Amino acid sequence: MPELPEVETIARGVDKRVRGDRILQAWFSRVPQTFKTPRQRQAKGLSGCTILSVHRAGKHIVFELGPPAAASKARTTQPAPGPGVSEAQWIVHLGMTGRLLVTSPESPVALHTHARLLLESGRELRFVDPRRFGRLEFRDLRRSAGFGAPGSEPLTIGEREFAALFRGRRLSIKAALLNQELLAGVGNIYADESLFQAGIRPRRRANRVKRSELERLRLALHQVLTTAIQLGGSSVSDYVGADGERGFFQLEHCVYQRTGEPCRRCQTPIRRVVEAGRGTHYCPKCQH
DNA sequence: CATTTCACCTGGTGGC
DNA sequence: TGCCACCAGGTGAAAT
Repeated sequence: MPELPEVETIARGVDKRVRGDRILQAWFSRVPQTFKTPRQRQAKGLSGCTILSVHRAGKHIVFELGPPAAASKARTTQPAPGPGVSEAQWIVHLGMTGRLLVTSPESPVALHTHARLLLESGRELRFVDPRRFGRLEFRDLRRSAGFGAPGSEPLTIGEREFAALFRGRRLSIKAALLNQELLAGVGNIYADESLFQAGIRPRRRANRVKRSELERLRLALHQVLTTAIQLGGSSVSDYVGADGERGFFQLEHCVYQRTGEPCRRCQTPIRRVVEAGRGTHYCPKCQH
């Protein structure tokens, strides 16, 4: 599911439901590649912790955790604590098919469930991931630094910094947008949609895109991502939110998965090519 | 070093 | 209905 707008939607939904709750116990599957931190260490680190807050960084969902001893006090004495006092973090990357669900402990456990966190409130947080591209990581902030996505956040980056990302790069502008070390959070849908809005062909070399075009791209990204967040992201097959609610931005797609259909602006059939190993969609007349 | 390709997985879809 | 090829919102390791 998950690009920036979907991850933002999920992080907000999970935050609303579990902020201030306490993790009583943690269960993990035995699929080893799911765990960037060994599963036993995650289980030990998580149990007893208070969830101070949940937020997005790039395509990652970050749980800020308070120490086990501080315990349930946080839940009743509002306002809920902020991230400042966090002692550890639980970091979830959804990969292609990962989902975070808040359910009752009794509800049937879906196939490919890799994590179950039993919460003091009586709810359960679950991580389900059929394709196993998702990753779970635990960080003890007393021992290591806090998590920060490597690339810049596309919603807050300024004009100069944005242009500098592409300077001297000979890869395609599409590949550059997908590179998480440059921009954190842009994936295949929003790369294609923002390039359409900016009128730029996905296969152009990044260093050949003019400064004015790059600025159009920055603004297009901002606009597309902001609108998508407002609509709860894109639900392409099945989806999303902590209760399984769907997003609606797929109705706004201009090019993504519209191969052969008429361009919304000029009626020319949308073209599909493979670029950077990904299906890439554009209008041959509107994009240059 | 920068850039490109491919393996990693399961599941859904559409053609025959 | 079954079988098969192809496609999928991501990424990091290997190859070029």
